[in-house]
Amino acid sequence: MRISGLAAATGVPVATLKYYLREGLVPPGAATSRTQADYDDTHVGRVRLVRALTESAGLSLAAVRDVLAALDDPPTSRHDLLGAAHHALVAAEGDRAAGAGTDLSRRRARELVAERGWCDDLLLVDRLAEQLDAADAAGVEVSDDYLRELAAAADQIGTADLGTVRPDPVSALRQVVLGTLLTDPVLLTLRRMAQVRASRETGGV
Amino acid sequence: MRISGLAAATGVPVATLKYYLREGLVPPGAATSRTQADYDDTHVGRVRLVRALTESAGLSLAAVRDVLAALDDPPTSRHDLLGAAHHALVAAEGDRAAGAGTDLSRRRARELVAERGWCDDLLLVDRLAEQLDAADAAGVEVSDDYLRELAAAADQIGTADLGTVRPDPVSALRQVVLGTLLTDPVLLTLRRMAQVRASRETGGV
DNA sequence: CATTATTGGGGAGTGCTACTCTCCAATGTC
DNA sequence: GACATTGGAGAGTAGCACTCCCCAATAATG
Repeated sequence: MRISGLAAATGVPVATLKYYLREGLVPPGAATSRTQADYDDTHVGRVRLVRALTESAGLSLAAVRDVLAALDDPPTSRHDLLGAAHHALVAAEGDRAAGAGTDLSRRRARELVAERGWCDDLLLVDRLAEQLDAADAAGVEVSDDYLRELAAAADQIGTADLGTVRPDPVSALRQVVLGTLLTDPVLLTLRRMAQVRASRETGGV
Repeated sequence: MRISGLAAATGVPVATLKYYLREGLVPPGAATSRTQADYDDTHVGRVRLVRALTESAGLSLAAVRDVLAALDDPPTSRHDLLGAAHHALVAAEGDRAAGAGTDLSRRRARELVAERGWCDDLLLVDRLAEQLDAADAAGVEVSDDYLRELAAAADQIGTADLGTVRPDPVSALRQVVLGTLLTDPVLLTLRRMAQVRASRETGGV
C-alpha cells in the first residue's frame, strides 16, 4: 500500500500523513525504491491511534509522540510497568504544572490519599492539589465529603481498569495507557448522563 | 480598584486583563472618567473563574464565554435548570462532534443508557458513541462489562454531584456547571491514583 | 500649577500548534 | 513514451491566547 492507500484507509489527507511521517508519529514505510514506500496494517493502526489520541483524548501531537515512545520502548524492567505507564500518562498530560499548589490543598490531597490507602505519588498529589486550588479560586467549594465520594468512585474505576489487563506485560502497558486515555472522555460523558438522571430523581429541580 | 489593582489581586497581567475586557470575558468596570474605571470583587472573582476554567478545566476562551453567558442568563424557566446547565456544558466542550458515530456504537450507547434508566439525551449519546468508536479505531477494546462498571461509578458520581446542590436555582446552576467542569480533572487524577493502588494489589505486575 | 505616571482603548505583532501547499526529480502506470 | 503519483522538504496558513506599543486623557505628586 502506498501513501495514497494509507490515506484512503484512514481518511487522513496525504499531506497530513506526510507531516506525521516527518514528525516521527508514524514510522516510515518499507522503501521499495527511492520514491516509493510500502505501508501495511500496522501503519493504518498507528494513524488511527494518533487520530484517536488527538481527537478523542485531546492530546497534543507532542504528547502523542511521548505516549507512543513509551509504548514502543521495552519497559526496561517488567515490574515497573505501571510506573512506566503512569510516567507516560502524566508526562503526556498537562505541563501546566509548574507550581505545586497551596500548602493547605496539598495537605488535603495527601490526607485523602492516606485515607484511601493509596500511594502518594508526588506528581499526582501535586496535580490534585492544584486542581483543588483552581476550584477554590473560582469560588467552587469542594467539600471533604464530596471529595471522598469521588475517590470512592475512582477506586471502583481503577479496579475495573486493572481488571481488563492480561498478564502479558507488553499488551498490559498498551491496554492501561491507551485504555485510560481513551476512556477518560467516556467517563466524563457518563458523568453528565448520570447527572441528568440524578436531577430527575431529586425532583424537577 | 483600577486595572492595575485587579492585576495585582489576580496575578494576571494588565495586558491580558485588557484582552479579556475586549473579548467580553470580564464585564467593564464602572467608568469614573473617560480614562478610568473602577473594578470590584466581582471582577476579581470573574478573572479567577476565567483562569480556573482555562487552566484547570482546559476550556478555550470561546467556551468560557459560552459558559459565562449561560450562567449570567436568567435560566428562562427554573425547572429547565439542569437542561440549561447541560446545554452550557455540552456546548462548551468539544465541537469536534460533527458526525454521530457508527450505528453499532450508537446502539451500544443507547443500550447502556436504557439499562441504567438514564434519559437518552441525543447529544450525549452521540458523543459517547463517537468516543467508543475512537477507542475501537485505536484498537482498544471496551467490553460491555467494563462499560457497565464505568457507568455504575458515574452513577455514584452523578448522585454526589447533585447532592451538593442547594434548592436555590441560580446558585444550583452555578454549582453544577462550574463544579462539574472544575472537578472533571480532579476525577481523572483520582482515577490514576486508584490505578496505582489497584496495580499494587493485583501483585507486582 | 507643572510634571510625571497611569489609564482605557485599540491596532498590530508574537509564539505556538497542526496542519496545508508548493515544488522537485525520481518513479510507476498505461 | 506520456502522464500521474510518490517521497521528501521548505514555506505558508489559520486559529488561539496572549503581548506589545501607541495614543490622548486623566490622576498623582511636588
